[in-house]
Amino acid sequence: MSHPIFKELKNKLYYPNFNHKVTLLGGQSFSWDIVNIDENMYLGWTDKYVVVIRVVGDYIYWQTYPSLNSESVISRYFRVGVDSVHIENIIGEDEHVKLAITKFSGIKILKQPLNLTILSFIISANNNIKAIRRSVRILSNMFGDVVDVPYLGSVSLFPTVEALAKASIDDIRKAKVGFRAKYLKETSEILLRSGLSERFDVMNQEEQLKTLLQLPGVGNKIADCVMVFAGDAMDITPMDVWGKRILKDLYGIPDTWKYEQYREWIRKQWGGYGAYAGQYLFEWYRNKNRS
DNA sequence: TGTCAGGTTTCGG
DNA sequence: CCGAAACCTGAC
Repeated sequence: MSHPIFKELKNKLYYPNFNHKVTLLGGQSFSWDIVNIDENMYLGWTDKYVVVIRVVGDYIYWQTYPSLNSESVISRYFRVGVDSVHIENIIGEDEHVKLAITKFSGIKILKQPLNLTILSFIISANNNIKAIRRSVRILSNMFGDVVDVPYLGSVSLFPTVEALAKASIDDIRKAKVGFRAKYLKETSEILLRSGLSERFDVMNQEEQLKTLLQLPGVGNKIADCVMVFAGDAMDITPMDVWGKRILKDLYGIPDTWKYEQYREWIRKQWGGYGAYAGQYLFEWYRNKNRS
């Protein structure tokens, strides 16, 4: 079975040990959908590009649109060069994490565009994945630039901060974001004005945190999500209700700690790779309780 | 109908 | 500083 879109994916990336389903459709990104043509094919977007990938064995076949073959974009997004097997070995010294890894090996942490990540996680506040994904898609269709993709038709990118800063709160509300609408607009205005995304990667973690916490709709947990999923903070586990549940049930940590106490404990527990440990534990624990 | 979901802001002590 | 309450929305 072959489809003409396969030959569009001219580029090949060695990307072993990739749990694409959990990585692309789990809680770290809301930008991907499975393409019906093939269960290992996904369509997603960065800030300026639509990305189509197909996972075959240890390789990803990929293409970017409208600008083709944007290799640097892909390398950055998938963090080529990060040795996830090495990381799994280190955090696997923790027996709970080790068990989680046996079930869900190959979870990667993507490096998503800053503005898109901040705005997506503002939507995530007190919300669930299904609803977040829906809101993101409505916003894209309303305010995002449109890209034509061969065989797949028109795809809308996530809106730029410029577009959202210009939009009215009432219009943004149409994306079912509720009370978060004004945060999206205000934060977009600040991001547009400050140009934070140009400077973010050269700031240290302390500066990043301080800056993110000044954005409306961004508290500790969302700031941590941004530093992990858009920045390079491998040592942080964003602490939400599931995180507290896990730390309480598995490690006997009280659920009454201050956010800063969790940050400190995490840093010591997982050897600087709390971001990855968290991804495994979350996925494992949520599925465990489901069945 | 009430509760809850991968939080943040606002307000009262 | 610190603990509560309110907050859009849709699914049990």
